[in-house]
Parts: sequence; C-alpha cells; structure tokens
Amino acid sequence: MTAVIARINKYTIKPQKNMGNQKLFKGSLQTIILKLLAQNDKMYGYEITQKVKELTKGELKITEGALYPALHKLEADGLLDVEVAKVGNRLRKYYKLTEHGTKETANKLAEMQEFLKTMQHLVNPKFSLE
Amino acid sequence: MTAVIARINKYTIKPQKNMGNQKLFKGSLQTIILKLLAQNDKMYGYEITQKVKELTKGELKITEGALYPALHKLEADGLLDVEVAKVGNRLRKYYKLTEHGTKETANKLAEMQEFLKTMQHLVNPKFSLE
DNA sequence: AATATATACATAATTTTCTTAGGTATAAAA
DNA sequence: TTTTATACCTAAGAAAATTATGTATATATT
Repeated sequence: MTAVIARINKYTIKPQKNMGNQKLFKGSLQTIILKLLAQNDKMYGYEITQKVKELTKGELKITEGALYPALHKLEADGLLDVEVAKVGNRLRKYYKLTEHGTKETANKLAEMQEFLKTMQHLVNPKFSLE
Repeated sequence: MTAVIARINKYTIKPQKNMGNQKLFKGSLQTIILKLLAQNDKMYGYEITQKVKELTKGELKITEGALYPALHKLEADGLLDVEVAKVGNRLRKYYKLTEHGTKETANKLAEMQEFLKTMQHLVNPKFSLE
C-alpha cells in the first residue's frame, strides 16, 4: 500500500525533462560502462548512473531499465565479475572488469574513437567542402 | 524467375563485411541525411548511400532498409520535398530541404555536436583523470 | 550470348537497444 | 510524515536499425 502511494508521487509529480538528443547515445552504453570500470576498478550500478550524470553535466541520464540489463549482459558475456556487498542494511553489487573485459574495453574504445572521428568528419562544417 | 536467381547470387555469394561499430551510428541517420542535403541542395536515395560510403571511406554503409523509410519519414514530417525525375529509363527521386527542414538541420547538427563533445569527454583518455 | 554487377526504387519480418512503467525495500531530509 | 535519495530488479512497448525480400533497367564481364 505504502509502496504504491510512493510510486504515484515518484512518477506523477516529478516532471520528465526532455533531453532530446538522448537517442544519439543509443548503442554506446556498454562502452561507457566499460570505460568507467577501466578508470575506477570497481563500481556498483547506482554509482555508475550518478557518475555519468556528473561527468556529462546532466546531459546523459542512464535509466535503470537500460543499465541493469546491460550489466547483466556484460556479466553473462564474461566481461564483468560481480561481487555483492552489504552496506548498512542495503545491497550493493560491485562490478569489475575481467581480463577478457579489459581487452574488449580497448576494442570498444577504439571503435568509439573511430566512430567519433567519422561522425565529426561528416557533420563538422570545417569539412563541408570535401 | 531471372530476378530470383540474381537475388540468390547477390546475397549468397557476396560476403558481408562486418564493420562492428555500425551500431554506434544508430540514431544519427536523419542528421546525416539532412547534413548532406544542406551541402548538396538536392540528392536522390542511391546517391546518398554512395556519398556516405565515399565520405566515410566505407566505414558507414547505409542500407536501403534504413534509408528509404528514413527519407519517407523526413518527407512526411515536412523536412524534405521530393521531385521525381526520369533519367534514361530509370526513376530517381530527388529530395531537398524545405524551409522547416533547414531549421531542423541546424538544430540536429547542434545536438550532434553536443553529443560528440560529451562522448569525447567520456571516452577520451586525456580526460580520464577528471 | 549469358551472367554478374551496378543503379534505383520499395516493403516486411525480425532484432537490438532503448524508454516507460511498474515492483520492492532502506535511509535521510524536509 | 511525506518526499527524496539510495539500491536493486523486470516487463511491455517503441524506435531505429538489419536482414531478406521484391521489381526493373543499365552496364560490365566472361
């Protein structure tokens, strides 16, 4: 009962800010997660969402519906190891890169760099005369 | 009959090169089309696929299944005007930006630049200590 | 002459990857 | 006491592709 009322407040009152270009990030979530784990050794899900929000100054907000399935897939694919911790009375699942995950991170980052270069080339006005 | 045999050759014999990072382009097709039309005044579908292949040195190959629905949607949304031309015995559909399309192109290019900047910031090693 | 490739349009089924909406529970702040 | 923040999760649906088709003409290759 209480939980349901809380849900109503959470989803009815809070206005959703439309970021518009969020859809451009489609396909890059795995790479972002892996990159953060390469920098921070181990992180838990909620921490990742906050870190991304902070690093992008609110431009990218990773939703839980995207994050958790992504983490589970990376784990299932052997790129991440998970370690459950209890902090106070709450649960946390810390993820870290496996050896294979470290290699795949390098690959995905290289692909991302290539993509960004290509995209810059396509849309940057400086290159419009080529 | 002849057409079916040709199709079999086309799709069975020709090996598909896996580009891997093609999925990163998901969400950016409209912007790419609009940008090209801003540079080239009018273009037809096939021409767009070839131009993109050329500009990206083969890194991005726009498939017909993505291109034509995208063009139809841009037209339906009032961003593009279409003009049918007959060249020899073949059909061509030339697309060009409407006034509204020109404005939207500017918006989408700005969003893209913002996205690219953010993404660079997230994945570029130079910023990894922030 | 026959076959393959290139040009040129198109749609339908499926897949991938999200968003949106929902669920549970504890802790801290207003 | 109510809201917000922390912390996990999944399911239904939407968006935007890929893959697999279809049709037809024009050119190149064998």
